Order: sequence, then C-alpha cells, then structure tokens
Amino acid sequence: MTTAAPAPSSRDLPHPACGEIRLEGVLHALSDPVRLRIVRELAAEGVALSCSHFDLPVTKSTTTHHFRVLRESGVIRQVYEGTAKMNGLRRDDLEELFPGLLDCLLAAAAHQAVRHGEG
Amino acid sequence: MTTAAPAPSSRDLPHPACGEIRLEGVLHALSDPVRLRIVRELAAEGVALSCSHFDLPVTKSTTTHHFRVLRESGVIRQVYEGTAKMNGLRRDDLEELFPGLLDCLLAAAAHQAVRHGEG
DNA sequence: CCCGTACTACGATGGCTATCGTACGAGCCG
DNA sequence: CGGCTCGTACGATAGCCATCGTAGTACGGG
Repeated sequence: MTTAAPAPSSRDLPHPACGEIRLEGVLHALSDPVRLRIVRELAAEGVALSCSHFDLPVTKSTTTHHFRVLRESGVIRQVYEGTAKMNGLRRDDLEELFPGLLDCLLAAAAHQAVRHGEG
Repeated sequence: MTTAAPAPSSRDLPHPACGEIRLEGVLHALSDPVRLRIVRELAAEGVALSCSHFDLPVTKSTTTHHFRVLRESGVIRQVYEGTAKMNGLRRDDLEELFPGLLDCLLAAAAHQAVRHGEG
C-alpha cells in the first residue's frame, strides 16, 4: 500500500513546528485587517481554500505576502494541489498551544464586525 | 458634595472611547514582547502600577513609547498621580467589547511562558 | 506543443515603528 | 529656593512591512 507517502507535488513549503510558534507572531499576523479577514473566512468555511478563492482589496503579490505571513507565523498550513495552493487553519496545533485562543479571537472579530456594520 | 469632580492634576491624557477600540489595534499592541510583558505584569498585580515599577530591557524613552501605544490602542488607562503615572488595565471595557479575550490572551501568554522556560 | 490559470520571486517604495540620547517640564521634599 | 525623581518631547536612525508592478515558474487542458 505505502499509502503513507503523499508527495502529490514536488513543491512543499516550510512551516514552523508547533514549538516554534510564538504568541507574539500569531498576534502580529492577526493584527492586519486583510489577514484577519482571511482567517475569519477560513474559519467560517471550515475547509482549506485556495488563494484565488478570496476577493481581497489588494493585488495578487500582496495576497501572496499575506498568506506567507500567516503560514510563517503558524496560523495556517499551505499545501500545493495542482496549480492551486490550498490554505487551511492550523486549528489543532493552535488549540494545543493556546487553548481557546483562536475561538476567542474569532468571536471577538465577529463581535466587532457586528458593532461596526458589516454584520 | 460635588464629589464627582476629581481633577487631581491638570494633566490628563487622551484615551480612545470604547467604540473606538479596534481588535486589530489591540492585537498589534500585544504583539510586541515588551508590551505583552507589561500587560502580563499589570494583570498579575491586579492594580494600577507606575511606569517606574517595571524593569524593562529598554530605555525610559522607549518605555514611554510602549505605554502610549498601549493606551492609544485601548488596552490600558493612564492617570497622573503626583509625579507618577499610574497604569491600569481596561479590563471592564475590554471584557464588554471582546468577552473573554483578555483572559484568553493572558492564559496563552502564561502557557507559552511555561513552555519556554521562565516558568 | 501552446496557452491559460495560479501563484511566486524580485526590486522598489513609502510609511510605520522600536530604539536611543538629550533636553525639558511637573510635582514633591528638605 | 534647590534639587530630586518621574516622565515627556523632540530629533535621529535603522529596520521592518504593506503595497505595487513586472517578469517568471508550475501545472493542466485542448
């Protein structure tokens, strides 16, 4: 079977190990409106999404930059799938490192969104 | 009695109203190690502390800067008291705006501190 | 094989920011 | 008053960072 060897594509991306994820880095990543929006959308959909799925108010170069910041801070995991790059929240890792934090942050963001229109 | 007029000192500092506090700003404020440390210490003590109470690895100028960032982001409240400037967490305001967030962040910071020595 | 789509890499740029040093203002104490 | 402590203001600096445009790579389909 050797089903344990995925290697669907030769391109793979560097992710921080759980022990390397820093709270300050996570907070910094989420302190940008564009990135916070990305994370909120990922959480809402619940599944990995391609970069092109998002309709962001910045160019594609900048979008790439934001996704990289999220990946390098440990917030998301990125995997190539054909030409698409799928982005998924590292929910389990974050939950283990900072229990309850992600949900709390998402709730806070939702709370704020309701207050400032954009329900 | 007109006990409602404090005015203990002519100097008072501008604070954001609750409606002006933005989650992104709070996260950005807490994404700096020095500032996160300040907030953790304020939370641990539970009372307002003077700037000079903290033993930070930066000069006094920089300390002033960090306290201002915390105040302008809505995380702390600063009040002069004689020559000292007392700093207190805006726990109630933050709790109303982002329920549970502050405690969650503090727990995450504590969790990380345990993991990376400094228990 | 050619093309289109998805994303990246690189370089430039302007703005923010963490840091410092020095000089100063505000209150307290002797 | 004179000096002390606390904290600020201002200017400088260096580094980071969000943004863009252009050019390029990787993959899949006709």
